[in-house]
Amino acid sequence: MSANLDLEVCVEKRQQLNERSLQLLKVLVERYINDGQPIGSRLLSKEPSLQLSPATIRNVMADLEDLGLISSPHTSAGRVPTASGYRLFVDSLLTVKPLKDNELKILSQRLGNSIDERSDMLGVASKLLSDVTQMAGVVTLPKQELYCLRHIEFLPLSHHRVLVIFVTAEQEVHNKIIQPTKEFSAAELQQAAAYLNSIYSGKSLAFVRSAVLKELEQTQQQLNQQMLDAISMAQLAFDKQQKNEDYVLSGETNLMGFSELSDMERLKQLFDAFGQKRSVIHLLDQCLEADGIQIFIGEESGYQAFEHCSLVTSSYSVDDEVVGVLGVIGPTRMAYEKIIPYVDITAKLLGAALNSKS
Amino acid sequence: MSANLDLEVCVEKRQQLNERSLQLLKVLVERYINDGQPIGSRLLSKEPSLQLSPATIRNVMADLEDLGLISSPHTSAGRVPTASGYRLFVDSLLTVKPLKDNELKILSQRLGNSIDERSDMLGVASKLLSDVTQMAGVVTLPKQELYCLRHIEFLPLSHHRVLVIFVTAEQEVHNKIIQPTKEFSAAELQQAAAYLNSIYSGKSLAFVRSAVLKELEQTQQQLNQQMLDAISMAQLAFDKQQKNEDYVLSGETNLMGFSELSDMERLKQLFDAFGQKRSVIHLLDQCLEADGIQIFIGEESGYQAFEHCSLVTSSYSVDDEVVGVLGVIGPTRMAYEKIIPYVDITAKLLGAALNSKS
DNA sequence: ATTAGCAGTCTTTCTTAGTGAGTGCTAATT
DNA sequence: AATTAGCACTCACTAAGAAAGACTGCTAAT
Repeated sequence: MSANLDLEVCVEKRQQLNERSLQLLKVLVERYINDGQPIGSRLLSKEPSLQLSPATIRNVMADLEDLGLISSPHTSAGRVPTASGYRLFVDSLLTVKPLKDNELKILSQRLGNSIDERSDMLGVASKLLSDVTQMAGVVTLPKQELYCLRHIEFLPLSHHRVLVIFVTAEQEVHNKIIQPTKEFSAAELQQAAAYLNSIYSGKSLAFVRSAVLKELEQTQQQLNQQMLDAISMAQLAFDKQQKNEDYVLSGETNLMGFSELSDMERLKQLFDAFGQKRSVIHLLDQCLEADGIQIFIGEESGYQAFEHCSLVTSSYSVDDEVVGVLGVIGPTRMAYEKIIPYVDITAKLLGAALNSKS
Repeated sequence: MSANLDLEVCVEKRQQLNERSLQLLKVLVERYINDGQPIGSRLLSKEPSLQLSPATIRNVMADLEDLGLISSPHTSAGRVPTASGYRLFVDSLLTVKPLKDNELKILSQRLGNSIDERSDMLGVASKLLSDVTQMAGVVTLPKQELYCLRHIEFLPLSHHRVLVIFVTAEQEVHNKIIQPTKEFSAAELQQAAAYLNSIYSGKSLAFVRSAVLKELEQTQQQLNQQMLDAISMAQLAFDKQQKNEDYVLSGETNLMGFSELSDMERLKQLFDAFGQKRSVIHLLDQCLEADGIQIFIGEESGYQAFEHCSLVTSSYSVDDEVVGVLGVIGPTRMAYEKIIPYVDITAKLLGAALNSKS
C-alpha cells in the first residue's frame, strides 16, 4: 500500500534539499553505519568531503531533522538516521561496492559444490548468505508450478483415502493424502496412475492442472470411465497446490550479536516471527513481484517484530521465470553497499545452479 | 560415563546427612526454585516445617556447603543449590505433584485432536510441552526400524542413480537416492520393486534389512538374476538407515525470558546448539535407553551450551517398544515437581495416540 | 546441641559532582 | 545572504562516597 506513496514522499524530500545537504546526509549515514554512534557536527566538520564548520553543519542538520530524515536520541547527542533517512540514502545516495574477485569466488565455489539435491542447495545458499554477511540468511522454496511432472503414483489407504506420490524432474518427491468420493481398488489406482504418467509426464505442474480442468469440462462423453477416474484423481492431487509457504532460514543467532536488537523482548518477538513464518512469508511474497533488489527498512515492513530490522532481498529465476526469493535480515544499521551485491550475486548464482541441474 | 559415579557420590552424601539437614536442603531448593533469590538463614528460620533458629540453620548450611550441595554467590548473600544439590533433591527429596484433572484433560484433548498425520502429532506434542511448561519442548522422531514396509518403488534417474521411494504402514513417505553399480532399465526396476513388495510388504524395516542380508549371503545360486538384482537394490535402499537424527523443537523463545539464561553469549551458544542438532541428539539418544523419566542437570549433560539448563525427558513407546524420546529444556532452576509429571504423562499419551493410529 | 548476639563483609542503591559531547541561538564576518 | 565563531545550556555518562540491607562466621551463653 505504502510503497508508492513512500517513494513519492522520498522524491519530494530529495528535491527540497540541495546537493550539499544530500552529501552531508550521505556521509552521516555512512559514518553511523560504521560506528554505530550518533554523529555530531564536530565529527562531520572534519570530514574532508564536506569542508564545513560545525555551525553550518548544525544548520543543515536542523533542516534534515525537520524533514524527518535524521533525529537525535536526546538533546545532547548527535544525529541518527531515521527509516526515511535510510530510505533516501539507499534509493539515491548509495554507491554500491562491487564484490572483490575472491569474495565472488567463495560464493560460486560454495554454491557449486553442493552437488546434492535441490533442497540442499537452498540450504547452502541460505547458510552462505548468513556466513558471508554475518546476519540471517533466508531463501524461499521455489514455486512448484514450474516443476515438471516425472512420475505419479497412487496408493490406497483405508477409508476412501489415497496417498498420492509424485516425483518432479527436479528429483524431489512430494506426497499428499486425498479423499476421492468414490472408493478405488489398488488395480484401478494403478491404471489411473499409468494413464496420467503416459500423457502428462514431462509437463509442468501448472500445465497439468489447467489441462486436467479443461478435460473435465470439455468432453466427458469422449472419455471412458477409467480415464475419467484418473482425471478426477489428478484434479484432487494437484488442486490448490499450496504455494511456497516455507523457507530456509540460517544464522538467526548472528542477530543476537547486534546491540540494537539485543533487547530481550524485541529479540523474542523477532524469533517468534521466524518460528511462525507467516509474517516472514508475507514479506517475502511481496518481493516475488518486484524483480531485482528489494529493500524493507525498519517499520516499512509493517510488522512490529521487524521494527529495527532491514530486509534486503532479490528474486531468483529459473528459465527466466521468477520462482523464489532470497535475502538477508539484519539490523537497520547494516552495510547496505556490501549486502546488496552479495544478495544480488547469490540470487543469480542460485538461479544458474538450479538451471544447470534440471 | 559419570551417571553411575554420580549416583554413588550422591548416595554417599545423602548418608552423611541427617534427616534435618535433608529437610533443610529440600526447603531451600524449593524456595529457591520459587523465588530465584539466594536463600538466607533468616528466611529459612521462618519456615514452619523447620523450627530452627537462624544460627542453627547457618551451621547446617555450612555443612551442606562443605559437601558441595549449595554455595553462595558472594559472602553476604544467601545460598543457592549447586548441580549436585539439585541432583540430590531430584533423586531423593522431591515430592512430585500429580497433575490436576483439568490439566490432564488439556493434555489429552490437544493430543487427541491432531487427527492428521503422524509427523504432525510430534509437532503437537512438542508444542504442547512448551506451552504447558513455558519452556522449550522437544520430541525426537520415532525409530524407523519398527515401521512396517507397505510399498516400495524405484525410479531411474540419470547416471546409475536410482530414486527409492518407500511408504510405511504409518503412511509416511521416505525417499533416498542410491547408486547401484550396474545400470538398470525402468522395466527391471519395476520388476525388482514388484518382487520386493510381494515378499516384504507388511514386514518391519528392521526385519527387511536383516532378511535381505541373509538372502544375499545364503543362497545365491537359488535366486535368479532378477531376484538377485532386487535384493541388492533393497540392500542399498535400507542400508545404514540413519537412526532418528532429527527432532521437533518448540518454544525455544520461551527460554529468552529466564534471567539465568538471558546473557546473550550463553543464549547464543544454546540456540546454536539447537540449530546444529548434533549435541542435542546425542543427549536425547542417551535417554532412549533409560526408560522412564531421565534428568540432566546443568553441567551433567557434558555440553557447555547446556551449562545452566536442565533437561527432563521420558522415552515413549509404541507396542511396548521404546521408539523415541520427548522432553523439556529449561533453566536448572525449574519446578521439577510439576515438569516431571507433565513430561511423563505426555510421553504416555503420545505413545497411546501413536498406537491407536497404526 | 542449640541459640543469641555481635562484628565484619559484601552487594545494592542513592546522591553528588564532575566531565564531555553536542545543540541552539545570536551576533559578527565574509 | 550565507557562513562562522562564540556562548550558554542540556543531557548522558562516570566515579566516588555514603548509607542501607542482607548475610555470614564466630564466640559465649543457655
